[in-house]
Amino acid sequence: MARFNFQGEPPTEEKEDVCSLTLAQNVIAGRWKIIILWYLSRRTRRFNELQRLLPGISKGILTRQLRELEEDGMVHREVYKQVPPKVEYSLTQQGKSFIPVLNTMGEWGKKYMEIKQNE
Amino acid sequence: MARFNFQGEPPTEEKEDVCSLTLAQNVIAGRWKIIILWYLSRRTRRFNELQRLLPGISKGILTRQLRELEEDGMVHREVYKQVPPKVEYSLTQQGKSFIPVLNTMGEWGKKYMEIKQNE
DNA sequence: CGGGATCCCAAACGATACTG
DNA sequence: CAGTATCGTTTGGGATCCCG
Repeated sequence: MARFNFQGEPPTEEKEDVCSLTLAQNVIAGRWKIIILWYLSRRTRRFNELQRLLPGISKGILTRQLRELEEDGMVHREVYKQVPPKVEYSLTQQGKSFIPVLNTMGEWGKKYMEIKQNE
Repeated sequence: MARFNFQGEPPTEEKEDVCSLTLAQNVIAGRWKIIILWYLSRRTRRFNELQRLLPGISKGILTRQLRELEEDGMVHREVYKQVPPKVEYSLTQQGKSFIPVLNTMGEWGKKYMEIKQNE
């Protein structure tokens, strides 16, 4: 059954899509977040490990991106009370549910790279 | 056959993933780009139409985001030489190949929204 | 109608020094 | 080791005005 929209008013379904995409956009906004999520999708990582994996990132900004991902419920932070300190970062259930997005995005990126190289 | 990596050196495969994800990150970086791509995925849109769909965006910034998407080969800009001017934006083939990412991201966002509401 | 040009501001990023 | 605190810089977004 066709759906009519007077004056091009957007249907509710579209609004929902826009809303959820905006939400996703907010969560992954940040220069390093997608890559951080991807590294954590492979295994748990320590702070220093992440810093080594992310070339050129400073401790301050890495801390902030991780804190924001934590606030958004994507990342779990496990502190081991010992000296020297040890902190491990991993994906929460919600963070893990984001992995399909990373995969789709990665596949797209690969094709995109090939095309760019053949230009 | 197992793969050995001395001192945790990342395998080539991982580097490729990181590289392609970084590429994707660069393309979608920008507050409105994901939403713009999504609106264009549904149909061709005129400039003013996009501005109405994106609440609060100014002409200047909308122009810039569209130009960047154009430079990245995601969006096609069709100018009709007439008065008053008419410009239509649509997805290129490469832009269309990004739709699966938008879909996956949208699905994730919907689940994420439900969870947040039940908290 | 679809911009371009300019200015301004806030946020994001980054470098450095210090700390338990 | 894993931060915090501070500061400086850069980038991006937004507002405004002008134009063909």
